[in-house]
Amino acid sequence: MKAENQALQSAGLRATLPRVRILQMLESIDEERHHLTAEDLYRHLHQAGEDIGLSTVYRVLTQFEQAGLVARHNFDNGHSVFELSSGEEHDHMVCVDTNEIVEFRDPVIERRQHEIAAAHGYDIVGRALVLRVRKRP
Amino acid sequence: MKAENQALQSAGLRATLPRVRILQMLESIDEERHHLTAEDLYRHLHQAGEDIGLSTVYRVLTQFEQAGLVARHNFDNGHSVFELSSGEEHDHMVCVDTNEIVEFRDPVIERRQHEIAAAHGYDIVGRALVLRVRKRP
DNA sequence: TTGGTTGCAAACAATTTGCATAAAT
DNA sequence: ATTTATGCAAATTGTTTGCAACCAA
Repeated sequence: MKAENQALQSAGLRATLPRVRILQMLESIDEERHHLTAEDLYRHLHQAGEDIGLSTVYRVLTQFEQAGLVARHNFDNGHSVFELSSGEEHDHMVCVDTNEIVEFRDPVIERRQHEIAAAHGYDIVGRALVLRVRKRP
Repeated sequence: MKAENQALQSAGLRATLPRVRILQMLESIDEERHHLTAEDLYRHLHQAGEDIGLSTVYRVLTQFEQAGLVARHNFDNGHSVFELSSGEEHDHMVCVDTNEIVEFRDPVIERRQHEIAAAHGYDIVGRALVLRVRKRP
């Protein structure tokens, strides 16, 4: 309980009950199925008896994103998914059949990205590599 | 003019006037500022005196996408951008300041992507690599 | 106390859909 | 003549916002 308060404080956010509950929920779920949509999270919270408004979930997620606590991804579909940001940047593979998500990192790709950006006179601010994949037969 | 009809026919689409006009517009604009939003296209068409409904633009773009004539991209923002698909797949760099878009291809990255997917038992169906960049000082 | 925060409902933006009309085969 | 496509307006979806009540500092 204190840990979350701490995290929120140092992010410059008041440790309100909704924020703490959302952070806890993200942590408790993050192990298995990360990448929750706002509505997913809202549903989980309600199943857990927490009566938090959907708009609050959105607001808090946005604040967490700005604070660097969570990362927001826009895959092909119309809606955003959120995950606790674990320090290390990574990319994603999304199975078109099962919607399964695999995370990965590859230093070779990352180095090339920087080289390419530099060759055009740019610095990389953020990146998003999403591979749409299908289980091979 | 016949060329567009041809392209539509072989895509299994009737060569209707709105479809032909949209295809022509995409071609005529594609040289400079590709990556149009549906509304962009709609506006361009109206400026050119074509009275085509926005919903038709959306419908036709979706059909073109399914036919492989155009590619749809979902960058971070909420809306989709479309571009004539030029056979060769490529990735994008988007300047966070100017919204400028640079396209690029890199064989090294592509090879690694396939290796990584394969290592997880997947085949790549599609990919989207977007680098958010900023002009270096 | 006091200013940030919440919940609700209404507002929004991007995109889709129902349906009567119009156009292509 | 039949079938598919269009335009318009209304519906949906995902997300944001205004505001009075509320809670943390």
